[in-house]
Amino acid sequence: MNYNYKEIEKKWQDRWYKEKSFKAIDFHPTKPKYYVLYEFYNISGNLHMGHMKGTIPADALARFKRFKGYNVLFPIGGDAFGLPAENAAIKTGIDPHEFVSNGLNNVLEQSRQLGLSFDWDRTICTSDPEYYKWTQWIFLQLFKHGKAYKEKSKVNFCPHCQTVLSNEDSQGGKCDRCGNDVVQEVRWSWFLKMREYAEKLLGNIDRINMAENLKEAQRNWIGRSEGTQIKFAIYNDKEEKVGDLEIFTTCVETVYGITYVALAPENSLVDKLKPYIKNWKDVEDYRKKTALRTELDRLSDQKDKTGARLEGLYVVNPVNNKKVPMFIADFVLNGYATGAVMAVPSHDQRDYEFAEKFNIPKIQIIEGDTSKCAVEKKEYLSKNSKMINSAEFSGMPVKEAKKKIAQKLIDMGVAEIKVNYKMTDWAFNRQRYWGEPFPIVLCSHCGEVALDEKDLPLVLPKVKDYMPNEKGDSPLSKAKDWVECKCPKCGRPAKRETDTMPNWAGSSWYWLRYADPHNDKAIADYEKLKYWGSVDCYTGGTEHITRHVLYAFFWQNFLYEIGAVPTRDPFVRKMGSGLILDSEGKKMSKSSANGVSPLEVIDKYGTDVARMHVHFLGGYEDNTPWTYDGINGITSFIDRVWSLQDMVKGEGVSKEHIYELSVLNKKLCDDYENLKLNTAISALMTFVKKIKEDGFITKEELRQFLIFLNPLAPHITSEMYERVFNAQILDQSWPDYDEKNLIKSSVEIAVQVNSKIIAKANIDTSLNKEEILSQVKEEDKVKELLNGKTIVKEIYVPNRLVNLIVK
RNA sequence: GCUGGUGUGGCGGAAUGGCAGACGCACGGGACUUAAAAUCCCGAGGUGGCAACACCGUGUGGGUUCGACUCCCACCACCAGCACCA
Repeated sequence: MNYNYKEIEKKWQDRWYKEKSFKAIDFHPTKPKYYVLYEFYNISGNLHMGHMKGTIPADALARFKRFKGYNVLFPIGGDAFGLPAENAAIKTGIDPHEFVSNGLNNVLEQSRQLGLSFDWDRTICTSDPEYYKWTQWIFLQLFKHGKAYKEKSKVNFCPHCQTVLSNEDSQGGKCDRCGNDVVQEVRWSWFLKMREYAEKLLGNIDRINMAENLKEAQRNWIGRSEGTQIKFAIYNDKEEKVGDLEIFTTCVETVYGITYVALAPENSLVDKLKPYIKNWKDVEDYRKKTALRTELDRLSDQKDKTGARLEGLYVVNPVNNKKVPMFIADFVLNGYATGAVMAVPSHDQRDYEFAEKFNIPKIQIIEGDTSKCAVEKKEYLSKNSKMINSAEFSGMPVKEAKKKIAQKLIDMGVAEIKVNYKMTDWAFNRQRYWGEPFPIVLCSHCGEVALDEKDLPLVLPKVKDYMPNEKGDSPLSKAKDWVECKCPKCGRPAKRETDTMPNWAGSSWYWLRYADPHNDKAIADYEKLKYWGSVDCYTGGTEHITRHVLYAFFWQNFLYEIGAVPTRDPFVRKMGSGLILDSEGKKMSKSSANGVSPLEVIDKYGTDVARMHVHFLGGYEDNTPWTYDGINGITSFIDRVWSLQDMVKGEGVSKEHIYELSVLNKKLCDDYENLKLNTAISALMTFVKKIKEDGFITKEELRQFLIFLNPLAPHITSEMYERVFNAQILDQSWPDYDEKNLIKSSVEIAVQVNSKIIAKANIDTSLNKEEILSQVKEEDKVKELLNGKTIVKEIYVPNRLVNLIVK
């Protein structure tokens, strides 16, 4: 009888859905909880191979844990705000609400076809008012606790999308969404005080179980650096002190080599010093020129340094009272530290290049050859070179001088130890329609006023025109009836904030909502949050992982601190799935010509085969090229499994198979836990091979085998279980195995003399070392080699090998 | 440039410091068949040899060890992230 996958897979998918087979139970009286999360779907169209790669291991883990007696929460939802819906609206006029509702139904239906064991009753969608009510609520809490503020400042702005972008959204000076150049614009913008959380986020990173490269990317993003902040007095040309310049440095050892200081062109100190600057016209010209350059421009010509001298001003180096000229230069970033640098051309290549261009002298203060380029930190620290030209520190090893010079400056009262971060506050508003409206009213009398919590959700009004206006204001500004309102504080006429929140907002807390998705009193019931706790295993792609996880950490920390959630760590473990690559080794996407849809594979081969094939190609976190090659091997494996029904002989576990069955059990426990589906599949194949060789399988062996295979191939195993045992496989629990059955009664070991294999020996595993050694020494080949020699060492590795070292 | 990761047959890929190449694909041979497909069995890292067997083999070069794909040092290549961060 052939296996009809089309009919049988449909039968089980429908039954699981109808019977709510994978419902997670709040406060289960006996079972411990286990929370498996797959990154919710970005609603844009159909599921693709990446989803197949990401969801199946999570599903297998969820199914495995249920057999192991856990109360498993495995939910899914839609990340619906953002560009796909908004672009479709602009392009085709389709209402984003409709786009999202169709799209979500579509991907949920496709998820069923993948056999995913989600709890469908917990499905959420970020663009539903019942959901974004709570996104708005979280924003209100941030606002009330002083963690959200509106400020006029220079932000990344994409002229094409007409919207503000966070630093994270505009890496490399390109808009993350449309790829066009991003410019710097001064605008009123909302910020969240994420920088304040830098140390806490670093703590989250240390605690989470996640691949090292992903952790490093996050630490790098936060960009913590420790150093010394030094205060330099500023003087005008009449030798009058006119201010102070604070400069952060990680190379305090080089202070004796300072020959100029440079400020970011935008640094507000420059405006304050305007009266003393003799060449204001030049300075102003330079500032205008740099303001026009895009971020990308500024970054692209790192070799060509530009700047302007602030004539009439200088600072005094506190260690030697030397006068040091001041410049502005666009290589100095206004957003980092104090927006100013102390330049030591002899020991920093960037300072060296600027000095060459502007004919500034160089003072070498650490040994080395500085004739052609700077001797930088990496080099002089690794050699622990000696100081020169540095007053009382000359001759001292640089590592020692570093500490002493810092101390001297601190003792002088002009410096302090300081920590800086690259990460900035989170620019949190966008000029887009399809996002969460801010629950904020702008009142000319009271300023920014929060809506009352009872007035949430503030529902996004329906509009016809999805484009920003010519001033770059959000599309919502055109919805006059909605914008005009009364100030909740003073009752005067006021206007709503018309910007919306970024796409990241809804995804920065969604795992919490699954604990209690229909609650209209709180983001989720506190006791339920306590019960479900942190996500035990969180899977998903790696594309936006750095940002997403950092935002998640940030909000969870904040919610924890205001008492809304019981834990500081959202996730115990995060796995980033590798990519499915096309035949050219590029990421497979819908747009790539040879993108293969999972539904196509399912249609041709069946869901169970598709699930196994994708994961037999490689490990979860590895990129794997897609190919149909090899899928026949999986199909024939599934056919062989089906044919096991006709080979049943006997009841309990046979002595012929007890060892193989126990080894398989143990291997699968490890592999499912670690999402190593490729080796799990090979272990299952090896077992079937053995059964085929022996020509029989007992009833109990088949029963256990079906449970073992179920997490990977849920359909065929459910069907066979019902046929052979007249019971439901989902009601079963994972079989136990006895450790003692993991050892065979006899085993072949390698026999080595002087670490070279010279023979194989069958040994009885109950024998001890001495007995085995004497048995081995009786082998002809061994005797021959031992003849006339002395054994100096005997090594025995149980069940593996014997190694005799002779002289 | 910096940081992290990865380098194993024709291919995808396995190996708690202990018999490298499991499992699978593709390949070769055989059985069944009028024939083919399907299925089943056997073979297979490389070089030499009819063979037993010998030698060489996990990016390169060193080291530690009785023993190294695995640990250490240096280098090379590829992938990813960051990149004028003071």
